[in-house]
Amino acid sequence: MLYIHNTLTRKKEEFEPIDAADVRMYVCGPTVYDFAHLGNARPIVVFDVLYRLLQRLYPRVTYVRNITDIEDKIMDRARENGETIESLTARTTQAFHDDMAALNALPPTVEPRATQYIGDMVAMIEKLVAKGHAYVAEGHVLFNVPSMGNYGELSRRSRDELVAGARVDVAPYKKDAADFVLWKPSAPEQDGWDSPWGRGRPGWHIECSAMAEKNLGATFDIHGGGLDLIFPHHENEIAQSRCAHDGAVLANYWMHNGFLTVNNDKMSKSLKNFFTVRELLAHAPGEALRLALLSGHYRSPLDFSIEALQAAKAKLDRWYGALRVVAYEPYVDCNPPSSFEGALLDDMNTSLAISHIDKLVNNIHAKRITEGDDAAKNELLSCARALGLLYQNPEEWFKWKPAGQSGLSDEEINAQIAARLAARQAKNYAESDRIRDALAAQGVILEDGPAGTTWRRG
RNA sequence: GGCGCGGUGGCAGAAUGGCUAUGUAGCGGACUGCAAAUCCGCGUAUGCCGGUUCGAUUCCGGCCCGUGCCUCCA
Repeated sequence: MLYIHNTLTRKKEEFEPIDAADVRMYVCGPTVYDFAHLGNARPIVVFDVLYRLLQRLYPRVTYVRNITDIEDKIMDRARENGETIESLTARTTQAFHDDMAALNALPPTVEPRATQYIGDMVAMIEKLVAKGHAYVAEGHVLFNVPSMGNYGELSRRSRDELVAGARVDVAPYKKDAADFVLWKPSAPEQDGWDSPWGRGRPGWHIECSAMAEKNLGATFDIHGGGLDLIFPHHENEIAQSRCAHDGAVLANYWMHNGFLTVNNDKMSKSLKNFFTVRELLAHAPGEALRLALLSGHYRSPLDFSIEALQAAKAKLDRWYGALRVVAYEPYVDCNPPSSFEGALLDDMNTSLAISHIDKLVNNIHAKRITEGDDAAKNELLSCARALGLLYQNPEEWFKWKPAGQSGLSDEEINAQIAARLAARQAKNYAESDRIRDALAAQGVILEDGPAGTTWRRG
C-alpha cells in the first residue's frame, strides 16, 4: 500500500489510482535556456524514485515530463547568443538529457515539448474564452481569476490575499489584479505563432495544462514538481484545466519536493553558490550526486555542500565494496524485500530506505559473505536499484576519475604496484612506502589483500 | 503583513506515548612489516517553559531561533 503526502490536503493519503492498469503522472520539466542546476535535478531524481516504485506496483505507468522550449528567458538568451531558439534549445535539451542520464534518471514515457503543442494551447485558450473564463485585452488573452469560484485551493491563498500581497505593478488592461496571461503578443523580432488573437506566444502556465491534457486526459493521478511551483504555476494550471474541463479535477495527488540550499544559503546566481549538474559531475560520479539528493526526505529542504557530496561518495564506496564481495554479475532483476519497500511506500522515506541498505552492507561484511551469495546480492542490488543506484561494475566504480583530470593511467599505476611489490619482497619497506605515498599523493589508494594489491581512486 | 515548514548526538539524518535507527567523525582493540580496507567494542542527542499522562523527544499551548512562499524560480 502506497502512501503519499498530498499537497491538496496537506496529509499523507493512501494512493488509489484512477485506473490501476495505467497509472498516470505528470511532472514539470525544465525550461531549457541553460544547463540544469542541482535544484533542477532534485525533482527529476525524486520523481524517478517514485516512477520506479510505481512500476513495481502497477503493470503500466505513463510518466509525462515536459520540456519547456518556448519562454521569454529562452528568447532572451537566444538573442544574446545571436542564435535561434531552436538551436539553443536543441543544445540545452541534449545537455539536460545527458545530465539526467548521468544521474540514472529513467527517461519519462512521454517528453512533450511545448513548441509542438501550440495548437493544443490555442484550442484550450479558445475554450476558456468561450466559457467566459478568459478575455482578450490589447493582444493578450488573460485568465479571469474571479471567474473561478474556488481559485487558490492548492496554495490555500484567497484572491484578496494575493492582490494585497502583490509586489508587482498590475497591468492596466487586466480586469482583476490576479488575472494571469494565457497568450501574449510578440513583437515582429520576437518568436511567435499565429493565433486568433494575432501573432504571439503562450504564457507559461497554459503550456503544462495543454501538454497534460493531450497526453494524460482531463484527470490523472499524480502531478509533481518543486515546492515553488505551487504558486502560481500549479494553481494556475488547475484553474485553466478545470475551467476548460467543466470542473473536472486535474490531478488527484499533488506532490512537491523541498528546496535545495547550498551551505545553508538559497542557491542563487547572485550568491555565486550555483552548481550546475554538469560541473558537479566532473567532481563526483553521478550516483554520488544522486545519493546526495536522496539522503534526506524529498519534502524537506536539502542543504547541499561538497562535504555532503563526498559523504555520499564515501557511502557508495562502502556499498560497492560489499557488492564486490558478493559479485556484481550475474544479476536477474527482482523486487526488493518488503522490509525495504515499506520505507518507500511510506511517502518515499528514502533516508530510511538508505539505512536499510547500510544494514545489508554491514551484514555482508560482518558475516564475510563470500562471492556467489546470490541471496545477499539480490537483496543488495534490488534495494539499491530501487533508488537508482549501484548500476556499475565495482571495479570501474573504484577507478572513476574526475573528468579532464590528467593523473596516472591504469598502466602507470600497475607498473608502480609491480615496483612496490618487488621492493616489499626484498623487505625494502622504505622504498615500498615511498611508492605508496607517491601514489596516494596522486589520489590512488592501495590496498594489500590476501590475493594481492588492489587500488582505487579516492 | 498573510500563508507555511522546521529545531534530534561533532556532523548528516530517520523514527517513536515507554524498548533512543543508520551513516560519518572520535576513542579503544583485532588484522597488517606499516598502512588501507574490513571486523569487534565504546561514548555523546531530542531548542526553552508549561499542560495532559503512570510515563512526553513524540500529543496540546506559549516562547525563542531558523527558514520557505506571497505572480522569474525545481
